[in-house]
Amino acid sequence: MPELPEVETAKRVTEGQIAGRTITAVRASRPDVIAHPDAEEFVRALPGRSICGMQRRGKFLRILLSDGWAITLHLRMTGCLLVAPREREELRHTHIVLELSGGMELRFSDMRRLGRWWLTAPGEADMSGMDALGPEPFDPCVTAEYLMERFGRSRRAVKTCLMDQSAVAGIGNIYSDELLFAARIRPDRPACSLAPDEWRAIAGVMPGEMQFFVDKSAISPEDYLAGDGVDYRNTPFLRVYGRAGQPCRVCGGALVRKVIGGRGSVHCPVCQQ
DNA sequence: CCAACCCCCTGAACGC
DNA sequence: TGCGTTCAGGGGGTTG
Repeated sequence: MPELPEVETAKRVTEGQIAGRTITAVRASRPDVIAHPDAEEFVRALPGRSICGMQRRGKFLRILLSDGWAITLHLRMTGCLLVAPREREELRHTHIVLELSGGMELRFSDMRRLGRWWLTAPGEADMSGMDALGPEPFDPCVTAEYLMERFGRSRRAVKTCLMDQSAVAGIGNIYSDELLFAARIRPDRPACSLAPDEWRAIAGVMPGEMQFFVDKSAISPEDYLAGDGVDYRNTPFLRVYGRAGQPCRVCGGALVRKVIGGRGSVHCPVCQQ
């Protein structure tokens, strides 16, 4: 379940290995993974184009190509990018492969096939939704005032608000729990019940927490490949997510699991008010 | 405007 | 052993 930190790591690892290379051929064995255009045209349009660089916005990735073309993709739950030598065996559930100059391949595997790719021609409007995202968590415009303006009158759970990609981009089920633990606020609190200093706590911890997890998930391209593109994830560093029933790292009390907005959520009933 | 549901999809965990 | 059920959840969608 990659969120901003994991997607950023995938971007950094991948970009260094594909920038400057040319796409020589494309294999797409699962046409439904390609959201736009149809798979036939996708496969036909790419060979011969070179890769200029990569961008991340929220949980989306964009591969910038020569002549103004671009690939936008979303890993969703189980999607994974891997740059591998041609002779290395493919992971199971590999659906798209870009063969690159220099003997490497950019491979996309996705067990649950929820991930999607979009190809846009020069001047063509974005269809992925990436351009409609709210600011990054590191953006100085994400202040307590911004969050209050956006959610201060909402009865939705504050956790649900933090996962709203149109408000702040890149926070999902894991890091919304982590942020609210750091801010000492219960994730099921209605957003309209938060006091200004509580919004300040959330806005205050957001950039530092997200940067902490970006730094913790950093990995070398060699280790990333050796771990099949999944082993770098932040599991050992998480303070609440996935730790229901285990002791809170601050107070030692048992962490509690609760479904909030349909998402499994974990918090400390003592530390978080 | 929003909560609650559906859908996509596979595999791990679990009950019988 | 093996089969069926439930759960995991990002994001888009529909319904009430």
